[in-house]
Amino acid sequence: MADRKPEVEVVSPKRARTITDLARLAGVSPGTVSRALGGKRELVSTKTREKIEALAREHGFQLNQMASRLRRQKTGVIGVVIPLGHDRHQQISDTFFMTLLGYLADELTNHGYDLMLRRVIPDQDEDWLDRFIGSGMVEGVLVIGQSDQFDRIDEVADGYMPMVVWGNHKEGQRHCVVGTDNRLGGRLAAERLIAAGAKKLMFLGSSEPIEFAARYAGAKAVADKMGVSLGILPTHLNPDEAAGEIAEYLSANQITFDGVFAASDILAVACMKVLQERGVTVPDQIKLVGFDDLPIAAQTQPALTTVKQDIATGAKSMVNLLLRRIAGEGTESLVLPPTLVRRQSA
Amino acid sequence: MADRKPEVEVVSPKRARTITDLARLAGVSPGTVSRALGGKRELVSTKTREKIEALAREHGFQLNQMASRLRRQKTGVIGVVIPLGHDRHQQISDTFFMTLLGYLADELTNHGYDLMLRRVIPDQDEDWLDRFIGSGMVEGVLVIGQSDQFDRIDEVADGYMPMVVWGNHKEGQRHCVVGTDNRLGGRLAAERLIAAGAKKLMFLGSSEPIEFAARYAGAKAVADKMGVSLGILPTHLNPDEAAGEIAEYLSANQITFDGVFAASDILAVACMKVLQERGVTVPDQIKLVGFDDLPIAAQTQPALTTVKQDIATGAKSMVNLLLRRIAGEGTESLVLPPTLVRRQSA
DNA sequence: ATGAAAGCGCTAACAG
DNA sequence: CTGTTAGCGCTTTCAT
Repeated sequence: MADRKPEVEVVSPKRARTITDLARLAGVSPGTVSRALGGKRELVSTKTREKIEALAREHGFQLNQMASRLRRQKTGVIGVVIPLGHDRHQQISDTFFMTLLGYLADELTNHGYDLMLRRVIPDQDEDWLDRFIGSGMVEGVLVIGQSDQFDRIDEVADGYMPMVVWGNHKEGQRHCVVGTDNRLGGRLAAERLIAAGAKKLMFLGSSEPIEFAARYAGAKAVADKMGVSLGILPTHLNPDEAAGEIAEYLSANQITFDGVFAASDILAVACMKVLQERGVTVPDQIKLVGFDDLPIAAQTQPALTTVKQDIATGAKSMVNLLLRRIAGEGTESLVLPPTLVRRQSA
Repeated sequence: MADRKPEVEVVSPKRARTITDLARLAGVSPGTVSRALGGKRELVSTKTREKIEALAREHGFQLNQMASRLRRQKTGVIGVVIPLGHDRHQQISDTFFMTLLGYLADELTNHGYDLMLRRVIPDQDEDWLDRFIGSGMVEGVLVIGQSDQFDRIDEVADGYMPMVVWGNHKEGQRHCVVGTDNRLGGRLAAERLIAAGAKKLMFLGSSEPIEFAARYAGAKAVADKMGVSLGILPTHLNPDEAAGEIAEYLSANQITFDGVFAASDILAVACMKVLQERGVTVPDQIKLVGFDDLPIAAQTQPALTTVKQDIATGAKSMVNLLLRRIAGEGTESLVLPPTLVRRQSA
């Protein structure tokens, strides 16, 4: 590919495909080539090694990873799986998960691992997790989001160590999870709303995913303690549907609340828009708090007060724990504290 | 894993690891097991096949894909690579690319392929593409975004068929690309701004990435023809930095423009916020058009008029073309027409 | 420091 | 229909 001959390009500089090709060219044995190019370069004389390296470059040789990995019983690949439980189309562009994925990719790369991504629809495939694990293609698995598969994941965890899950921690669970303290996050949100003067709160979103349920529960605890009400306005998780549902609700009901805790920033943004369209001002008439602290939170007008999840730290921790588990170490789950980012909407 | 014995869990139902283990249990040869479980199930008597399948389930057996794939010389894996050229931190959460990635994952899954994701920083790794291709791990490669690597990609394409790139099409290029007609998109944006009454336009963003340069060029052509000016307000591509840069510009200069064409929706949203903070109204004082039509575009207040890229179709096309190229077919590039989505900001 | 040989776990002829 | 055999391309003892 590098240098090409002028005319007769028919037989290009023979591209050495296998280590044996290269061995023949160098006049050594395949074993020597393997040693020269692979891990143990010290076991080869500098002279031969340099000759082999030059030849390899010249002939565009590269190790066949498939073969190498089979032989060494290490794939160098971590599987990342996104289960699409409820709202199949939500996660297609779920910004939070995608951002987490980006950080995971960086972190795995830094540790010399490749990332194999798989999106599965559990209802259509009972054994989604086992299949991935048993494929022999991955040394470990990272699960992004428990979706509605908490029990399935827990079962699998009994027989499979090298797995770390992003999600919510539940007392007594058996899988190693990294995630935000959603309950605490819910508390922070409700406290902020109340401190900002709200008396009647509304939780926006679904409380079916376990993370969201915990956020609601945290808010509920505060509301109860403070003698404030907390209703639920159920919506889908993608902004378009949610906006429609919110608008519909507002048309059908009197506005009886003055503080909204949205289960995610995405929902908060949709809510803010619908309110503004109806001339309801934020934060004057209604206080609004989101969850996640995605980049968009800072870009709304007014800027969104929200509960921040530290995605970068989360990703680092997941990879760190996974590598330790691959090495055989048992590890505890990790619950990260969320923080309230106070902007203008509450 | 499925059913567990009550007490003595020490020796669990011997997990058959290899096809040979299973053959021994079934009293047949490894070859028969391979046939029963693999492609040609027809070549095995129903009775033996069912016995083998039952045994496989019972002992939690799964084919070692690494071995199978090595033997068959098919990896069943498509590599997806995101080159991080200029703005290393832009793409970390570039919503457009991540959404495209989501659709690609779906589409590849539908065709039975796994997806291996790799993010590379070309400046740090000259041979990023060759390395991925030559690894023997992937049957084909999808590149998301040309970044500043147009020439590198073009070179590689000469010697490697199964590659499809998302990006901008340039006359005479040699790699197969799928992308939006960015020039046309730029035209649509400028035409809309002018039709909405704008007389002095400003292009917001970087014109360094080739896609953005084309968007600018398209807008410029219209502006020139209509006798309207078109300036450039250079910014980074992530909203936080961009917002700062826009604010800075507005503080240092008189506002001499009445129409803004933002190179992406992300930038448009940031711009809208900065303008609103200064009491400049959109679209009354300044018309604003974005690019991409991300979900957020419908959620701003006022909703964003923007040039839509059809991501779903783009992803489908990329996979379709790639599969044909893997099959040895030569394929042309595909340029998709963008459409103007008219909302309220212009 | 290097070569020879034995597989990693599976599949695909080729026989029967 | 099933067993046998010969590798896929590489790594790793074990000799020398």
